[in-house]
Amino acid sequence: MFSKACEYGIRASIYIGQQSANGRRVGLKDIAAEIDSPEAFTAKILQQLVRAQLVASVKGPAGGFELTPEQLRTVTLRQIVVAIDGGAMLQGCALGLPQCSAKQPCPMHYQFLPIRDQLNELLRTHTIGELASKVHEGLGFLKQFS
Amino acid sequence: MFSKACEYGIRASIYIGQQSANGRRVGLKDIAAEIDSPEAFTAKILQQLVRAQLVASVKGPAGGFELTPEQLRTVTLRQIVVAIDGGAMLQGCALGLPQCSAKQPCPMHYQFLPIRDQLNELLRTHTIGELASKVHEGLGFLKQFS
DNA sequence: TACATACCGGACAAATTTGTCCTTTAATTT
DNA sequence: AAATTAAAGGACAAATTTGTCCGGTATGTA
Repeated sequence: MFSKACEYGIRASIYIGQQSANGRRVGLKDIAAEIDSPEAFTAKILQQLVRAQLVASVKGPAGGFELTPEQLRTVTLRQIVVAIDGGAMLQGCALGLPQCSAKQPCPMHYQFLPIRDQLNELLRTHTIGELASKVHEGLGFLKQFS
Repeated sequence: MFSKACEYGIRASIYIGQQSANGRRVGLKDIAAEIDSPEAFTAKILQQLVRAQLVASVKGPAGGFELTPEQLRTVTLRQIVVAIDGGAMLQGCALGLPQCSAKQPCPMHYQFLPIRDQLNELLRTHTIGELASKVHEGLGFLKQFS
């Protein structure tokens, strides 16, 4: 569905959000450990998100990553996905036709449309803050433990 | 959504199906031209589908690829997708958790479930033969032309 | 000011996906 | 049987994704 980078990006954002809701800023090492992702690679992805202003960062001692209250409230899953994977998978043709549309639809065009629409809606209507509180309440997990 | 290989595989299968419904066996060159895909790469993908017995092939002069009446009737989009991309994208967790389930769900687990179910159902309930006739009737296209 | 901390950025490396080329194998035709 | 046709298969190459490493830069502290 999403790229590895995107999966890490989403999980990281949610974890940062969860900690930010508690006033805690988190470092890269902590994040990678908590979401079970490769540290250096996660750093690259966070850089992208910071540049896209979906996540905030502070350098130096006691620095790290955080979500501002505004970001917690407004940043959606969709923005994270688009920042990392681009919009192709949320718009493109399932069969890869470059100009697939009602004008010249691929044979699955009208069948895939509602599913893609739902996916877009799903990503658009869920904020990082909302998902973070779900994790905080123990209703969702960002890594598995046995 | 799907890999390039899978997109080519689906388009190729549908084109072969459309021609087979008319009793025509088609060669690789013809297929690649009609679905606008790289010839040699398409060959590899068709080999996979032939091995998985989702497409039939005949060597030698007047040989080529075809779908048997049985294949036209029974092979589903889902079988093509699984043969090429594997089942991961049709089952795995959207956030990449290896053991995501109701036991320890990712924060999006229950939101993604219905969408994934619909996607599975969509792929499961559409046969290549059905899609081929759609193309045959001009209701769907496998490549774009202006 | 010096030092320690932690993100930033670029270069590099490994793995996977995408794509090509060429030889072999099977089938048909002459 | 020989030649021709077309898929099968293996090796290789390019591109992309995934992942690592390290010096630079900003920030806080002593």
